[in-house]
Amino acid sequence: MVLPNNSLNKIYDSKDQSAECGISKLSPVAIALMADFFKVLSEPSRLQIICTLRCGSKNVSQIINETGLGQANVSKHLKVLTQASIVARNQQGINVFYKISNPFIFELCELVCDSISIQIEQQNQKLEHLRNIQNSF
Amino acid sequence: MVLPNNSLNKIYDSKDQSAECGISKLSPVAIALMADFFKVLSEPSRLQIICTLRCGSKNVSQIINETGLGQANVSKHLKVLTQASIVARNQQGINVFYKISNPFIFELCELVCDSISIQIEQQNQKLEHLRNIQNSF
DNA sequence: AAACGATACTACTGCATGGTAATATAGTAA
DNA sequence: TTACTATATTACCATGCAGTAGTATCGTTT
Repeated sequence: MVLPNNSLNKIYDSKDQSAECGISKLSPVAIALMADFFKVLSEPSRLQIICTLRCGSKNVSQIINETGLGQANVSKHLKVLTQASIVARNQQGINVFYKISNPFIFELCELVCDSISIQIEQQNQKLEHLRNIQNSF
Repeated sequence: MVLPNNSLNKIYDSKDQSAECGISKLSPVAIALMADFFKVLSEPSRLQIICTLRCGSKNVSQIINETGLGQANVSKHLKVLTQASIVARNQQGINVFYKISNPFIFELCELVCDSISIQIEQQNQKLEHLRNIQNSF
């Protein structure tokens, strides 16, 4: 699949009847690509592998040891991550090293992490507020 | 599940044997929460709904019309998005309006979109390079 | 060449979930 | 109340995929 332009932001849905607000809809293709990308990150095992690679290259055996996952399982996840261009493969003799090919992933994860933290904090504040109301009776 | 602190970044895995690089691993809980969050965004239909809400509140019927999805389907996805605190529900008489409760989502999607665009562009450049090499024979 | 170790692949199972039809619920109007 | 519209829920089916055991492949060492 080859896309014509260098920015998905510029790929609009041609039959966009609802552009009342000036912002155009993303094309179905762009949405599918984004969903695929998020799907790769929606698996705890894969996030674990990514975390393992946060400080540089590791070979498969190291990843297996640090994550506690099965060998076949790690191999499969590494294939998914490689195909998504999130990690890069580098064979050296008998070992295969993997590393994060796009540090953008870390930035992204940090943003999501912060957002979740804030959300949890807000929920805790609400709970505490309710608790205070209860105690005042 | 109540987390003790206001930042998941600070929740480390206590049995982290591999902190050779100074950065500690995220706890399994934090990883699971992130995976859940990404999973919500890994469905084209849900991204479509989010896109639909990019310029404000819409009721369910409007969302159904703009996305072309089935009614039960939209209702189910809206429930998932609401539980993830990505959209907020607001009933007004016979209608129920939904809106994005955290604009952070748009920022996130934009980042991912850009990243995918760059990736596709790089792939195209490689293809063109290969084509040039072929043509020179 | 033979044995070994590291990684990849295949086939399979079980579970999760997206889509849908049918039904239920709830607000509104006559 | 009755009828109607909007939304939610339930039950079901089909698909996708994570995990795993077994096997294949490939580089290395002897």
